[in-house]
Order: sequence, then structure tokens, then C-alpha cells
Amino acid sequence: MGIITIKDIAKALNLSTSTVSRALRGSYEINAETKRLVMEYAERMNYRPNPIALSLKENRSRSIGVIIPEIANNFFSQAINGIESIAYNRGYHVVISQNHESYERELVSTQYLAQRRVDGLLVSLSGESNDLEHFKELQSKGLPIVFFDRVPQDYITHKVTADNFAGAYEGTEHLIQQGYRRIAHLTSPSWLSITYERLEGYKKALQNHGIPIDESYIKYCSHGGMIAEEVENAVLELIHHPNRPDAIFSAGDRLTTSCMSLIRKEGLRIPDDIAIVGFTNLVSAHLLNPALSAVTQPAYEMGQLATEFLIDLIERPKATIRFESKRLDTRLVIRESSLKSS
Amino acid sequence: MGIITIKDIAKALNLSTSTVSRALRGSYEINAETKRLVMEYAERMNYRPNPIALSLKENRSRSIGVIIPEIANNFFSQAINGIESIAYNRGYHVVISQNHESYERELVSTQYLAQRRVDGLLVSLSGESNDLEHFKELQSKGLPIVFFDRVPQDYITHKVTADNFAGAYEGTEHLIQQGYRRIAHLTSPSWLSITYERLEGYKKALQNHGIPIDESYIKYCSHGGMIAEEVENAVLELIHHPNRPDAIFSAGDRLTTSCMSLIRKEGLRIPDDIAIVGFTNLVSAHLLNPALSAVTQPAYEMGQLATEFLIDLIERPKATIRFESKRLDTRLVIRESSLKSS
DNA sequence: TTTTTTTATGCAATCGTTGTCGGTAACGTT
DNA sequence: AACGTTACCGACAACGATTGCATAAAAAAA
Repeated sequence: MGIITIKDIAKALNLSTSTVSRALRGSYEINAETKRLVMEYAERMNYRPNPIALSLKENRSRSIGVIIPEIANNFFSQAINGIESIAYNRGYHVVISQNHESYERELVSTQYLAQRRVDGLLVSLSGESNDLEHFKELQSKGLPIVFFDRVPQDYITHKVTADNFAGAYEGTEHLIQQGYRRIAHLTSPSWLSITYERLEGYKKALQNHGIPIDESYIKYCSHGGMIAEEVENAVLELIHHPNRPDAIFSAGDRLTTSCMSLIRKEGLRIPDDIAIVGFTNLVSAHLLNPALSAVTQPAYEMGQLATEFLIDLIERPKATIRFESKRLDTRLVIRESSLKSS
Repeated sequence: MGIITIKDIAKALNLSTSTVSRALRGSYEINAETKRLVMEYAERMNYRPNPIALSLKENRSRSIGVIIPEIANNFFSQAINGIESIAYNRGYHVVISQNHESYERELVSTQYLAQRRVDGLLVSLSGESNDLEHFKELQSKGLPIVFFDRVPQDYITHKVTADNFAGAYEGTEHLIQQGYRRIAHLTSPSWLSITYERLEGYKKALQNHGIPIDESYIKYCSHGGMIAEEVENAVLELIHHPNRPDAIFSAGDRLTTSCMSLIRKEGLRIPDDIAIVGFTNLVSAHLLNPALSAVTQPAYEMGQLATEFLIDLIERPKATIRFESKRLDTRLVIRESSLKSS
């Protein structure tokens, strides 16, 4: 006997579907005995309400969509765990959709999730997104959206980020304090919030220590390291720079690992020839050769917080809300890759 | 001006919904002029059929569910990319669900995906699953299931795995050839197929080289490394073994990285005190300290193949099928962690 | 002109569930 | 005896889309 519906129960018990429906949700206007009968039968037949029918009827799905650039990235996979931890507790399912830093795929995923009537969206922008119309339109139609990590500037909603400025400042200052002076910055596409904020932190640290900013030390990788060639070119340009940097402050898992690979491939030593601090959540940072100094984000907590924001938005749509932009502290873990060999 | 339905189009154009529906799918019995009108209007209003209504009507969703233990694992995230590459090309969406090695969560995810009418399931078993009734029942109701990586033995369907036996044999033999004799094996829960097959490969290699098998060298971690304590205990037992192993052949990303951490934390050197070969797809294996020798699986291809099997099953349900068990070759990459310092 | 055929369209049922409305029976109240 | 309450339950429509069947109008054949 395949999947059982409310209709089957009604037929079997000689009741109407409405009665069965009400009995199942314990409505007060159903006789206790009838309720018992229905409940028992439903239990016995392992009845489960059809979520698709409910979605159609109620125009919602009790699930939230997550739109991120890449699953295979420690920051995002940790964030997903945070998201799920809250979502499941509050009765929501989580649908994950990665776009590999492609605007086109971000667009398609967004449409798809909206069509499947997710009740809300958690978004970290792709490396190619500067147009946000697709989000704006959905939001204006009443779909709650919360951004995290890579957030748009001119967009009114809840946002959850790490304190990228402070994190970058701290990472850069650490390099300066170690005695490095020619510090390069390898980073994500220039139009992303994380890029800008980290860049500002980096610059401010240099400034405050009287080190001039050399624009040729700043390299953007417009696909966040997804395109190997791009990172390779950027790193090689730094390595073969007429005034080779003695340290690199790099952003992102992929960027940082690629950068390390290339430096080693070119026969240079870390940190002796070039030191590295990564803005990354790599779990194996301490196992790398050399152990990687890293500014890490509280990814799990960011996911949790963003999800709480989102679910509040979903469940109290009328509440007059002051949208918040939460900024969580990063943490600098110093390891070998940034130590001055004296 | 929210989301537009077929009804809105019908009303606007003074037609019936049936006509609109047929016009949109280009039915031959609709007047060319009417068709044009409908198409144009739909285009202009950016009409998209409601997938939920379709799912309800057709009892399918044009999506496939993926049930895996952990997203934050290089093997699985690579496999997901392979899965998506095929699925999207063939018009299916992919819904990912991780269970963190918990049987309970695997069960819930499975039920959820089935209720949401995924057209098929791609499964890699959780570390806790030995009961497979939930899969069997769904399959008997006509839901196609294809297993990959961690496959059940007594289950008739397509299966896609790496050649775990050969991979483990090769990895172990490599250690032997390097001169290691006291080779331990740190592995996943004993009842998983991958565990058994790799264990057999490991044993066979030892046997063929006349090395006795010491059961106390074989450590199972029943949660695949997800519970730190468990791995810690296992590795410590090996390290403090009266006859300490001089090499460890370890399975899985988490297991391998934890193992390396612990060895180092205990003040031992790799490979001088203990050599390591990991059965893992860690992308940063070459960056570790020391660079990790690894048996890697063709994760992307495994995902692709499994998906092709599944979609064939979905789209040709009646075809008398001989279920296949495909076994793909692994690849041993030798790096520093397993080299004998002579 | 009448009959048949073709063409183009609408009606109604269906998927599973719930909300609205309405109905019946039993009982209490005057 | 007449009416109002209350408790319980069912019919129907709706959500959005598809589809078998019916049918009107137009075209073709008689």
C-alpha cells in the first residue's frame, strides 16, 4: 500500500476528509472518540501529511533557501552547520544551493528557490554579483532575505558579517609587528563587501604604522580563486614584482591555499622569503606547511545569527523591524607562516 | 502584481486556463495566433509554471535527493559537484542533505525527501546505518535509489564505489616497500562497506609480503572521526602501543587530519617516527606538513556516474535492468608523509 | 442546403489538504 | 410546543497546472 492520504483514511473510516483533517489537528469540534479512531488509524497506516499539497495551499514550504558561492569552502560549510542547527530547531528545512561564484547560476538558483516557495533566503553573494535586482524584486514581493558574509551595501535588510575591517587590520598589523614592510594583499573581487572592508583594514594598518600603500601590491581575483589561472597570474606578478613583497595577506580558503602552493612551486620558502597570513577558516590550517597564521571568522555563529534573523522575519512579518547589521569578531591565530625568522 | 499564474493569463486574454496551458506547451490543436498571444503575454509577465502544483499533479519534482554524512568533506563536496554537473544537464535539481553520521538524521532526511517527492535518491550511508529498511521500503514503492561510496552489501540496485580494496592494497604496499613493517590501520565504523574493503586490501598487502596481521593495530572510529574523543583515543592507543607502529594507513579526511594533529601534539615526527598514508581526497594534501601521501578517489566521476545511473532508473522505470556495481580506480599520490628517512 | 469533418476552445476532474459554510440531531429553555 | 444552543460532521471550493472529453464554429463534402 503506497503512500496514504487523508482521503484514504476518510474512506476507510467512513468519514469526510474535512473531519479527518480536523481530527488530525485536534480540532475541538470533533468528537473525542472520532479523534481517537482517526489518530489511531493514521498512526497505524503511518500517515504523513503531504508537504507539497500544503505548500500549494498555504503558499509556503517551511523551508529556507541558502544561496552561497561554494560548499567546498570551510567558512561556508561551517556556516551551513550553524544555519541548520537553528533552522531544524525551529521547524524549518534547509535547501542549499551553490553557484560556484557565477552570477548566472545565482540568478537561476534564486528563481528556483522562490518558485519552490521557500519561506526566506539566506544569501552570501557570488563573486560576480553586482546587480541585485533579482533579490530586490523577491523581497518587494514579500520574501524575507538576510545576507551574511558577502553583503550588499545599499540594501535594506538584516545583515550578518564578521568584522572584516578589524580582522584585516589585526592580521596586517601582526605582519608589521613581525617586521615585514612590503606587505601585499591577495583578495576577492573588488566590488564585494568583504573585499572592501578587508582592504580598508589592511590599508589602515599600513597607514597607522607609516607604511606607504603600494597599489601594485593589491591583487583582486575576480572569481574568488575558482579560476586557477587568475590566482596564478596574481601570485606570479607578486613574486616577480620588481620589489618583491616579503609578506602576503590573503583572503579566502582557495586563494590562500593556491597562493601557498604557487610560492612553494616557485621555489620560495614561507615565511623566510614570503610570509603569509590568511583570512580563512581552513580547518587544517595548523597542519599546513608551514602552519598557517589565520584570521578566522565565527562562521557557525554567523550562520546561526543570520538564521535567527531570517526566521523572525518570516514569522513576524508585520512587526515593525529595525533592520540590523551585526558584526561579529574575528580571531587571529598566529602560527609559523607569519613569524619572522631572525 | 505578485507571482503570475496560468489563471491570470487566462483572465487577461479572455481564454480558459486549459487553452493557455496547451498554448504554452505548444499543443498542435491551438490556433497559431492564440498561441502567439499567450506566449507573448506569458513572456512579458515573466510567467513560470508553479513547480509545486506540478509536483502535486504529477507526483514528481524533477529533483533528486542526495543523502550524505557530511558536506565538509572533500570527497563528498567533490562528489556533489559531479552529481550537479550531470543532474542540471538532464533537467534535475539537486537537494542535499547531510546527517553528520547520524542514523536518526539519515532516517528523517530520507523521509523528508521522499515526502517532497524527489524522483530518486543518491545515498552514501551514515556511519551509524546498519538498518536499511527505510530505503528498502521506499524502493519497493518505486523510488529509485543508487548508492555510492558507502554502499550496502545485500541490496539490489546500482552501486558506484572506488576500488577500495585495490586502493588500500596499493597504499599499504607502498608503506611496506618503503620499509615500514609495523603498519596500523585507522578506519571508519566496521560495518561500512568502505571499511571492510579497505581493511581487506590492507590485510592482503601485509599477507602478500609476509607480515603478520596484528588486530591491535586496527582501530575503528564508529563516527568517522566526527567525535574528536574517539579518534583521539584510537590514535593515542596506537602511539602508546607497547610495540608502537611505525606507520599508519588512515581512512577519511577527518580521520587523517586528526591523526596527524595528534601525532604532532604528542611530539612525534612524521614520517620519522610514524609515517602516514591517508585514504582521502583532501585538496590541500600537498600543502600539509609533511605533504600527505594519499589514496584518492575519483569523487567527481563517482558522482557523475551515480547520477547517470539514477536518472536512467528514473526515466526508464520499466526497462528490465541489470543492476550494476561499478568500481572506479583510485590513485595513489606519494608525498613526504610516507617516505622512509634513510 | 444538408451532412460530415476539422479546428479551436471550454468544462470538469484531478493531485492532497484546509477553510468556509451549512446542516442535523440532541438537548435545554421558556 | 416552539425556539435557541451546542456539538459534531460533511459538501464544496480553493491552491496551480494538466488532460480527457464535450462542443461550438467553421470548413469541407455531400
